[in-house]
Amino acid sequence: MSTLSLSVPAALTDFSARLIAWQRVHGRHDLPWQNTRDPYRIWLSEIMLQQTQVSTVIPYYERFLGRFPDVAALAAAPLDDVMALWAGLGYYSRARNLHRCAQTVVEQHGGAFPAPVEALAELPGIGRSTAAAIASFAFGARATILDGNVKRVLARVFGVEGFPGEKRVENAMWTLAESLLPSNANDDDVSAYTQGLMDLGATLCVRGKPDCVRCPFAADCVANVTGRQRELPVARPKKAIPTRRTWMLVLRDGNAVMLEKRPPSGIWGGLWSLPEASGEAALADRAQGYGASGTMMPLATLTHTFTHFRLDIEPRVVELGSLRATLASVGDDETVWVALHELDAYGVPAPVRRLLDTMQGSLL
DNA sequence: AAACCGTGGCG
DNA sequence: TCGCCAAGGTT
Repeated sequence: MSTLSLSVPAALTDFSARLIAWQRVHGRHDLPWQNTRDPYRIWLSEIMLQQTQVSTVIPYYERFLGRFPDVAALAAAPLDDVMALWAGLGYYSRARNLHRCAQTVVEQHGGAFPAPVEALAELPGIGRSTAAAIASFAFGARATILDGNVKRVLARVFGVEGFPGEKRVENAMWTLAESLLPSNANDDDVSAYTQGLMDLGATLCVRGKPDCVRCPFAADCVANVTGRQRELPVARPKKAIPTRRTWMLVLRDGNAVMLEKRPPSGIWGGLWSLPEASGEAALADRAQGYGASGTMMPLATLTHTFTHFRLDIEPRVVELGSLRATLASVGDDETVWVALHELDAYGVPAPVRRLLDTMQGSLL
């Protein structure tokens, strides 16, 4: 097997110093999770920011911190409450791991996050990059991140060929990133360096149209000098995504609908959603089983696109024909009736939430 | 190692 | 409209 080797040219031996200087003047300094060394706040932001843009995270972060001001409060909360606050943010394993991590910190670390990157990386939901981000921001550790921003910056500045999602390329980038860390840096320098990597990638070295004129590495950047900004980093190999179809039951009793809890793993794991079936007839059977007598009224098909497949949802509305009390036979922890105006208390998948919000609007 | 896991914004 | 992907981790 071949190993990809990347070297740092002489002109870029001051990479970290230049980046730190740039960050102090042109970087971001007022994001909600900055200007603190509280590992809890930093950790929470880093988890939310995994594969998620800053503007999307901010309102979730504020709400989350308001409800769970510290790791003890989060650890003591029911998972269901955490899922409800996370609903709409996506990648729900993050929320389940977040809750597990908080409990681990309380039970095994005395309520304080461990400082060493190796210890952080052992916690649920914290990988190598997130561990480095927390360790550098909260504890001034000399550890490098390698997120999408850094991969883009490195690919362009150093002319790294190959798709960064490929193991061989990613490994080379880890090694390169490690070699670029500032050698003699105090805590503030380390924070500025890590933040600088993120800021450069997020504000200047963006995917579409990078602002190379303002970049501190413009003169030495392989992509800029050779005009290959659009070709680096190498794009993910494209693959056709399949389409799946599902039928969802909107079982109504006046203003309320029935939700069922999804299994903890898989798509929308741990969220509350509408009962599903793989076809019209199968859904009708389920409706009857729940005591519905009327006919199922179709709503418009809604299409939801995930990263790796497309989902066509066929909603069918049916009124509950008998007393809700008869549901006691099928009702348990996995089934709940919720008024449409009280959905905030439940973690509901985004497209299902939109569907139910539309229904509530049409009832008013 | 590659697939799985959400959602929204943007060109 | 649609392809692309963002402060990745887990299996």
